[in-house]
Amino acid sequence: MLFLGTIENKIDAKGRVSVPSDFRMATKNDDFQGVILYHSFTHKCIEGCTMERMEKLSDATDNLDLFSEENENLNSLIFSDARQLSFDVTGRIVIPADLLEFAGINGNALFVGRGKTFQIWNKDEFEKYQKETREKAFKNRPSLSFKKD
Amino acid sequence: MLFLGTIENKIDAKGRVSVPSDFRMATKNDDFQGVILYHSFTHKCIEGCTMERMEKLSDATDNLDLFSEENENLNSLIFSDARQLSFDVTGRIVIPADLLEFAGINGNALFVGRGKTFQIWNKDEFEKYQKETREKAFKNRPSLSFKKD
DNA sequence: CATCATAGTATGGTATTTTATGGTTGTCAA
DNA sequence: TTGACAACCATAAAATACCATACTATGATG
Repeated sequence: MLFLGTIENKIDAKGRVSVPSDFRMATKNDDFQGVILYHSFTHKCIEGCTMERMEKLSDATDNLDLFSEENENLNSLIFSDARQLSFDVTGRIVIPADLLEFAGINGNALFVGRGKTFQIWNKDEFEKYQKETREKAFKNRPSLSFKKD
Repeated sequence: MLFLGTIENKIDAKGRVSVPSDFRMATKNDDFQGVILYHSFTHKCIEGCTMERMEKLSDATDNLDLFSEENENLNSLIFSDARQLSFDVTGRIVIPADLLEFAGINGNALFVGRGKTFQIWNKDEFEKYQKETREKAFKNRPSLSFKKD
């Protein structure tokens, strides 16, 4: 199953936030009932995925030379930064404060589905980003706009 | 299985609408008993497909590369905008209000088959669109008829 | 041929469950 | 002892399951 859609949920005083029901469903066949969160490397947001995917990623890095620069980067940047957060009985997680700060999130968290992964944004930041992306997508794909001739 | 034909069904006060029986049959071999809806990027209508197709799309664009900007494209826009809606026992779905508004749909929904995907239109909008398309096709007719193969 | 029976479909209304959210208590460790 | 954190309890609103009815097409039967 995939992470689809965009849902905004409140973060309470203790940092608790409900993971959207559909997102939880996307992990229901996994061993680990929770999600993995880490800094995005390309945007001002938090990225997330399933434990299953993390394991796949780990398998992929196994193929690299142990001392290669790439492996060093992956290990230090991804695995050391990733946190596993399990759902409580009502489906909530507590997002670590440094991640919230990095993404500029305070009261509300915007969960954005991206298929195999998802992101958590400050709403204003996301809308800014999305606007840019839309423009880029249309520029790069003129074939989508009206095909005359 | 393909989405074929054009069927008009009523939307009730809660946004519920019967997905045409033939369309439901087109998903009967899938794991997920429902459809994925998202707003069209080219027309004033809702677009839909199966979860299976979404997963294929996800597999095609998923390269496990966390540093790539390449995923900032139309596909990611689709994933963040897509809603998974499962059929109830009588074969209905609830179309989210914002999608209905985007497509200008109020009381009735026109399901239009497009093979691997389908669209949901306001009937008037669709007829307008269809008229324009016919005129365009007629204008371009000479170039069409000279194209061999 | 007219009528009846049947099965699948569309549609409307109500009841139940799930979800998101807030608060309280208990526990362990610094 | 205090502060962090997990487990537990509560509730309103939203989503969904459930039930009932009407309609359609089709086929069987007298």
